[in-house]
Amino acid sequence: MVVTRFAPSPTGYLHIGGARTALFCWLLARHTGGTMILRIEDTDQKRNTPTATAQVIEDLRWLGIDWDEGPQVEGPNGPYFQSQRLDIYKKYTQQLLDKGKAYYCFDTPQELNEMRDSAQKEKRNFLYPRPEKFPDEADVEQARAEGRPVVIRCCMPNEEITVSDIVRGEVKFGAGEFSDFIIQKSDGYPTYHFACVVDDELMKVTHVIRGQEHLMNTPCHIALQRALDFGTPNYAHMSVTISEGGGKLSKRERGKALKKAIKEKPELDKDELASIGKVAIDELEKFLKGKAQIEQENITILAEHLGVHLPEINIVDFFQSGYLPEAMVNFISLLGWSTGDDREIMEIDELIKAFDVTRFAKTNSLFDRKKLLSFNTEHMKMVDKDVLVRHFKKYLAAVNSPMKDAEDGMLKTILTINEGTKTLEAVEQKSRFLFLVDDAIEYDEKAVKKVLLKGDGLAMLQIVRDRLGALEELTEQAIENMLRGLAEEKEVGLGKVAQPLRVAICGNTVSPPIFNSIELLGKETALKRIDITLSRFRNR
RNA sequence: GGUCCCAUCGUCUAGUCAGGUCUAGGACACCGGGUUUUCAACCCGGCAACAGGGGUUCGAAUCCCCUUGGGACUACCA
Repeated sequence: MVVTRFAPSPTGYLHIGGARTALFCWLLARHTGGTMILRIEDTDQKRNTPTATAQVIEDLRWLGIDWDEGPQVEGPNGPYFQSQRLDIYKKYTQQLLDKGKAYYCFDTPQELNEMRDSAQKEKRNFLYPRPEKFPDEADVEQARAEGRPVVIRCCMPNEEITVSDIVRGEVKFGAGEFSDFIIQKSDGYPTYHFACVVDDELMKVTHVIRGQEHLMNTPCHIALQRALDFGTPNYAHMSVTISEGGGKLSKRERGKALKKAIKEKPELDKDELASIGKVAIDELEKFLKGKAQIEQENITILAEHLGVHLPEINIVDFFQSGYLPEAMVNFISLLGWSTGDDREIMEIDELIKAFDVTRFAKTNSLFDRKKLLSFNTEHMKMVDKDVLVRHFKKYLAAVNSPMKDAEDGMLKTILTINEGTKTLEAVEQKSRFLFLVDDAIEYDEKAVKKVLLKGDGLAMLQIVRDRLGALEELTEQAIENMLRGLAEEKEVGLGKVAQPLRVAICGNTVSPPIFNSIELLGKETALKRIDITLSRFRNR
């Protein structure tokens, strides 16, 4: 029976890397009919934020990743928040202490730093100097009384440790390479290494799938397992996904993009920017010089103000950019994994069926947004229409679109006539004119000049208006017949007839197919918009 | 600095473990053409890679060594 777990630390929204780890764990569990556990690793009191768990859960749910044990569903091996398992960890640290496999330390951060610095100077690996005699309870009391930090370290055995990894094979680590590491912090919380090992054992986890950044930690975990008489799960350390700029896919990317955009427009008033972005002017200057970071929120505000498209990093960013979870899941699954045949575009069931842990790639991969976009375009066509409507509604509400209160039937029609559009965002942008108040249409200058003012665009629009008004029923077919007939009659291309009409009803040259657009708009509105357009531009 | 991992088109990758069927396959991007009422979508075609050097072998993308390049870790963060 396979048991996998995704164990995020709640420090913010779920990012691509986390989603990838979660997805593969989930895929393995679902492929094998095993169990998927969600465990919240909230042992860092400083970094955890109260809302992060909820954010991560929401992102997972959006992606369609569910779990059999964990928050909200519970299960036999709970609690699933590490902060609620402190007594369990205490029991095992005590066990190690009793066996002489762990010991107390009282070093201050400064002392530790000095030791590290001198090791660095001598160009050797820092190994914590294990005392001849371990401190006893009395020493602990005394250290506490002196106000020194009290931590517990685990003894690393002086022997070679081999990690047997599904992705990388046997990886050997030499004896004496590892320092005695801390398993219990001075605040009484366990460190990641310790909590992780204990929980994986108690929760009967059989497969640990995680990023390769953890490969170096694994010998420590194995040492801990041996000291505690635990088993060793199967490990799969996946390659890392890096961003297009190189380096880790991280929030910093967003700052970089904003910085670049601002630098490209030297005419911008920095003081004004600072006030808009709600940052101090000197902070902004520092940020632009690359000497400091500013908060994500401020970055977002400034980017919106400048119309800069920030790279999406977190799963929510992709949601807000109109991506489909089906596409995200499909695309992420192909980051460092493949089916072995030429299949790429897959629905989730096919993915589950095809999943095979032994097919992970060893090389790091770059996150290619263009390919993601293409995947999204494909899934926009594939996803069941009703499901698509659901995604669309959620998206519209999140971005507070004027379309957000539209009926399902209407949304379905809009999605249908927009088939081939790359994202929900693009559908929204192309179709929102249908929901604006008639005189709220913003005319794109270029479109007006090119289509209405140049040549006889306005004259043509007048004719179209008259014929449209004469139609009894504005069906797609009737509109098409009328427009095509008109074009033929005037011996011009359909574009000459349709484009002025398009600009009149939506303000620019881009919209869903014109026949559908007019039908959806309705006769009254369509005529009204044409009239508004005519009177507005006739005398220019 | 130390330890560990990795190396095929611009990008994601198949092929590597069990060497020949690889004049290296697919996808995205890009370029050219077609279709077209706009933007897309769609159809056809094209460009494009085994990091370098040594071995082993009848034969190497595939096995071994070195070089180079990339990455991870080196916390009382996970």
